[in-house]
Parts: sequence; C-alpha cells; structure tokens
Amino acid sequence: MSTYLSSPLTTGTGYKLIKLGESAMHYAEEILVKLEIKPRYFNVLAAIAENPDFSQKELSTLLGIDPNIMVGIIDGLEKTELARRRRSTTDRRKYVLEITSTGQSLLEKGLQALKEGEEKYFATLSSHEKETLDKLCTQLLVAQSEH
Amino acid sequence: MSTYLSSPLTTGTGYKLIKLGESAMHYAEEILVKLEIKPRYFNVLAAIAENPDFSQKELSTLLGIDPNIMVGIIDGLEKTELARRRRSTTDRRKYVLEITSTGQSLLEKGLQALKEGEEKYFATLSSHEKETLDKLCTQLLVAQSEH
DNA sequence: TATTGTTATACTCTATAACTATA
DNA sequence: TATAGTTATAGAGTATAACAATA
Repeated sequence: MSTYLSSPLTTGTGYKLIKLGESAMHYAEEILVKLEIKPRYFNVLAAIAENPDFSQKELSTLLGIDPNIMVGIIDGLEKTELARRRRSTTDRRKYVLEITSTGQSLLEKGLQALKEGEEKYFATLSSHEKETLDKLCTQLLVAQSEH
Repeated sequence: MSTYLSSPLTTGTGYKLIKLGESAMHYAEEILVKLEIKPRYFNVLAAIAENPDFSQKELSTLLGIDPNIMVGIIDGLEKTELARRRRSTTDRRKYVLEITSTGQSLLEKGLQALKEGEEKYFATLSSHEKETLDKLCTQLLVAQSEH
C-alpha cells in the first residue's frame, strides 16, 4: 500500500526488504486472484498436498498458523472443494486432510503461474544477479532460523 | 508470523523476499516498542520532521496512507505530544503539522536504534555482500516505481 | 488430565461513504 | 462546486480464552 518516496528510513536495507516483501506479496495476490484463491489459502493447499494425511494441528504447527485460524481456512478449502476433511480412524479427535483432484489441478496451475510471475518480477535482474540475490536472502533466512 | 519450513513455494526468490520483509518489519517493531511507538507512527513522525509545514493531505499523498487513517495517526502523535496541528493561516481548511521537541528527541533515538538494529540484522553478511544486497533491492524497487 | 478441533469475543487495521467547514 | 479534515460503518485478520468430544 504505502509507497514512501523518501525518508530517513528509506536509506536502510531493512526498509527496502520490507517494501520489496510487500510488493512481492501484492504481486502474488494479483496472480492468484485469477484462480480465485488467496496466498494464505494457496499455501495451506500446497502444504496439504505436500504432507498427505497431516492433521489440522500438524499443519498449524508446520505453517505457524494458529489452530483457530486454520479452522476457517480449511472451511474455505472445503467449501470450494479444493480439499476435504476425513476423521482419523486411529484417533477420532483428529481430522486427516487431503487435497481433491480439483485442488490438485488448481495447485498446479497456481504454481505454474507463480513461476512465470517470478520471471517477470525479476526480469530487470540478470540471471547472475537473481542468483546472487537468492543466495543472500537464503543466507539471511538461515541465520534467522538459527536465531 | 507464519514460518514455513518447506513447500513448493519456498523455492522461489519472491517467497524469500516476502518472508524477509515480514521478519525485518517484526524486527523494527521490536526495536521501536522500546520507545513505545509503532513503525507506522514513527514513519509519519519522520515524514513530518522531514517536510515541515506539510498538511495532512500532503502527508497522506506522500506516504500513501489514506487521509481518514492519517487522522488517527496524527491524533495519536498529538496525544503523546510528539507532533502538533496548527491551522494554516493561509487556508483555514488545512492543518500544518510540526514535530515537537519531544518528538524530535524520540525520532533521533529511534533512528539511532534502527541503525544499530540494522547492523545486527545483517551481521551475517560481509560488508560487500550487504552492499550487493542493497544494490539489488534498490534496482528492483526502481524498476517497480517505473512499473 | 491432556489434546483436537471449534466457537465466542474483542481488538486492530483498513476501505467506503457521508458529513463539516472552508475555499 | 471542490477540497481538507473528520466521523461512521462495515469488513478483514488475528489473538485469547473457553468449550465439546475424544484420548
């Protein structure tokens, strides 16, 4: 949203990362809106596909999304028939989540669209520069995860 | 908030920028909370200091913050006596905004704290790497502003 | 007793539109 | 008629706590 032109803050690299993060998120939203899904929901859908038979609790922990918020997200994915809940046969408190064929199809389209979007987003960088940026980002994220 | 460990999305550089932006914002919040001010309010305060006698409308346009939201922000800055409104003498519809000495002092402390925070945040990068990252970020932001 | 999923509540942030006072 | 600032309202998003069913 906010597009600052100049300020004492803008000089910092941290500030630039914040602005770039916002713009990248905005860009992802624009891409996914064509598939009528929000990034949050798309990420959960991708996590379901990647982790078959995960419970809501396990998904919540994996994605760092609060369980009570996860309820609404799964509700949405069920309503649009992208994923579904089944009661676990071994522990009837749990739900087991699975992606539907509709969900799988949307997931593949979304991943492809995001991949193409990424190429446009970074078009101004050479492939060497893009690689360097990716490496530095990874380095920072790894350092943080070790916190 | 959400800390994804792995997902088809995590492979993209765009995704990493989103995560880094979130973490940098979180870090800035942690630094500024010691001064009892939120990044949003701090940014407006900095803009007031940088642009003496700007009206709320001009500030809104500059920062990309909706005028009705700016009202609450300026209210907050007035209540904490960091800034104040004066009616413009030339156009009595307008307010002229000015930073107080308390605000100036907090601004300086905040900028210093953010500067030190930035050094810690990027401590894992060499000064050459940090410079490279900054250059690439700027390059992307400039490309976008030309959109 | 503890855990999974759910609901209720409240609080923040934001977006839209209508209002007032000035021009 | 248009503009600066304000207020009202409603919609997301999220955080906390309490709850039912099951272990």
